[in-house]
Amino acid sequence: MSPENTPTGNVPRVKSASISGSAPQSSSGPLKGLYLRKQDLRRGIELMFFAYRDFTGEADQMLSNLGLGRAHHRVIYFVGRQPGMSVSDLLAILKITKQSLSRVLSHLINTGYIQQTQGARDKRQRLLSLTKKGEALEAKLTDLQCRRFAAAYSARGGAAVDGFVKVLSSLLDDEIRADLRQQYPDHID
Amino acid sequence: MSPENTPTGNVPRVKSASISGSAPQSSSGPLKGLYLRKQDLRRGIELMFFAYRDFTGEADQMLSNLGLGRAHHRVIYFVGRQPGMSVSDLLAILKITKQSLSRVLSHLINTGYIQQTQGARDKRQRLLSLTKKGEALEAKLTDLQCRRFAAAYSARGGAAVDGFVKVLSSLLDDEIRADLRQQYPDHID
DNA sequence: TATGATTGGTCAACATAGCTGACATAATTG
DNA sequence: CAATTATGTCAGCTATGTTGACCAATCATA
Repeated sequence: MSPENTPTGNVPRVKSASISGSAPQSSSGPLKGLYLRKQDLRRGIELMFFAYRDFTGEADQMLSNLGLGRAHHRVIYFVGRQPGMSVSDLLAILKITKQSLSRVLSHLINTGYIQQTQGARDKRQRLLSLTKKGEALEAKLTDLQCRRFAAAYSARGGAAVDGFVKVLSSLLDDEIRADLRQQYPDHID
Repeated sequence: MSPENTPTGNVPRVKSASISGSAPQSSSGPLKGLYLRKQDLRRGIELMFFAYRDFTGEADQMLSNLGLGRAHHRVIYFVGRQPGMSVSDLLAILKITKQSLSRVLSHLINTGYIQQTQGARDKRQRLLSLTKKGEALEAKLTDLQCRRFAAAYSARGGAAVDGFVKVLSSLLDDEIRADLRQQYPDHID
């Protein structure tokens, strides 16, 4: 179904990393280069799975009480971060189809969380922004997730946060990493 | 719908972290305590979203070519990690309903990726393991994700990996963190 | 041994959130 | 004017989650 899908041929940005043993000696760090063993990589996989689930869990719960889902959250979050964005901006971020977004977005507009205004430069555009109601919900949801991050960050300290951001950035596909780098002025990269 | 769901009353393990400014001075680290600003926390949220999507993207693509989805992947992954596990073990890890698992598991058994054997101690149990075909697929999928991690880990070095693991661990709900700590002998915690 | 708990499977029905393909409208651009 | 772009919409499909009810086999124990 996809053109580039040989078993091992479509891995981006892999600089011929050895999967086990003989890791490049990093200047410091408690593991002293022993972090590329299969076991360590599996731990990373599992941490991503569990952490993502727990990270979204609380917000999911709050949303379901309002008859909303995670897809609605994403829209509210990104519109809140960048008010006045167009539908196509949002599509580019979420990478879902127009129809999938349309369903969710229409619902959020009908229930008064999001409002549209016609673009000034390009009158075809519907520029999206949060209503007061939408802002209130966004604040509650983002606060919930920020608290979790703040707790983790402050429990582990700045050096750990630095490593966290670096590794997560390197897990991204290239284009996404470039986008995020622009968003955050003092992004570590 | 859930008993404990006041707007700000259900946040686990938060040691009264200040959301902005006046961060605790970590001994070292390039950010020197400036990692609890709203902007930094939002970057964490967004990194999680994008990294998780990219992390699962390649495997999702390979799976869809086989008529399988991410739910099948999870089953194959965890059965591969712990062959001989019971259905209830798997349910406890995935935290989905028996019916959701049943649908996926039946499909994997019917298509020859997973086999069941009756439990020796408790004959009610169906102990799950991968067939040769299942092992081959698990290896391909896990290799794909391990390569991504190996690339990120080796690009950033052991100290960054250490921070990555620490922060992700602290993002987990408590019980999950305890489980994972047991799984990995030299888990940083 | 009889009772109750556990393990697992199954059926029906439903909701969410993704997808495709086709088509419509309005506005912009060349 | 023609082509492209931005957006919306309709119909239908799939994957993955949910609930609730119920059943069978097995185990543990009073």
